Parts: sequence; C-alpha cells; structure tokens
Amino acid sequence: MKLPKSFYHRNTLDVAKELLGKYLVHNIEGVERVGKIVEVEAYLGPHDKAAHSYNGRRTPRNEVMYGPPGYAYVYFIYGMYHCVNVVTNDREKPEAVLIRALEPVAGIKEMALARFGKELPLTDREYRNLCSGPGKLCQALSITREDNGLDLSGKKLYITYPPDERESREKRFEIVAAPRVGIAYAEEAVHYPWRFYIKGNPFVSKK
DNA sequence: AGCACGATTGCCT
DNA sequence: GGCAATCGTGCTT
Repeated sequence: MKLPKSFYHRNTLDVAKELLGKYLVHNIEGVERVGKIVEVEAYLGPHDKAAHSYNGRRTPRNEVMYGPPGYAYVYFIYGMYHCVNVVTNDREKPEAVLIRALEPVAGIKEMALARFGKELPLTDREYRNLCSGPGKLCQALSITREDNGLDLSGKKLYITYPPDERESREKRFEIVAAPRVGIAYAEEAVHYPWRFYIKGNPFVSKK
C-alpha cells in the first residue's frame, strides 16, 4: 500500500523519522527492486546552510523542491553518483528528505548486476554494501536524473508501507538521531541532528 | 566562457 | 587514514 500524499505534507523532521521502515520501490520494465529505508537525512530549506535551497536558492536543478510534497528530487553529484530525495511539507517550502540507505528486500539479482556487474550469490560484504549509502542505493536501484520529479504515488518509483501491518503500526526499532554526513561547509548547521537511522541495522552507511 | 566544488565512493598506503 | 575519480551546476568574469 502506497503512502498517501498527506504523509509527505507534514513537518519534514516527522516525515524523515517516519520514512524509516517504509519500502522504496523502483519498477523497471515490470521488475521491482525494493529496499527498506533504514537511514535518512532532513534538509530544511532556506535557513539550513546544508540544503540546496539555502537562502532561497532556486535553480533548474532543485526546482522540484519548490513543488508539491510527495515527489522525487534526484540530483547528480561528484561527476558520477546520484542521490534521491523525497520532497516534503508545503508547496513553496523547499524541504526534502535524502534517502541514505536501504536494506535490500527484492530484485536483489538486478541490484547486484547494477552495482557490481555480477550474478548472485554476493559475498556478505557485497550484500551489506549493496545499498548502504545514497550513491550506492541509486546505483543498485538504477535511479537517475530521468527519475527526477516523479510522483512517489505513481507506478515507476514509489514508497509503500511494509507488507506486515503490525510492523508499520508498532515501533519495532529504535531511531538514532545524529549529525548529517558530508556537509562540513555548512557552518552552524554542521551539528544539527537531522540524520536518522534504525539503531543496530547492518545496512546503515558508515560503520 | 571559465572555474571551483560537491548531501560520495572505492582504492591505496 | 588519505586521496583520486569525474562532470554538472552555480557563480563569477
């Protein structure tokens, strides 16, 4: 069951935390690649020095952040990687949540081909490395700028509740809040605890 | 038109 | 732990 638009149309920090445990799905020619979201980061618009929309910056790249919530903001970084975000809160409030890591759920054969160019089985190390970072998960799910602006309640790229109802209703994990990664330039925002991940999950990025 | 750099990753010492 | 890879983007000239 896909998340309703109202899920995204709320306070971005709440959306970020509640995205943990949900399933991100990319459907490529009928084959679904699925991962459970285990790590995210919130970017809070004009007053967040780490955000692409800091100080109201609005360009062709980040235009999607200024649109309605519940859409994908995908950008290209370091000349070789992509990162995928969920646009949140109100229209015209340029806020988003970066998906930083997934626990592989389905379509793992296709993920392995996209990431490592090899067939299953993977080593334990490769398996843990499949989606344990924002660039890695985009490579594994073949998410590119072609996916920028997609409706996350659509058919191509979407987010669902986990299939086990109880899992979504109960809290079966603890959430850790920590400083965000890779934003050393962001001055006072460097220490904001807006990175959230599932405590103890082996697929979270870093060690 | 030119240029510095990035919401990263993986390889090397 | 250090650092190269690699190029689109945003800002300056």
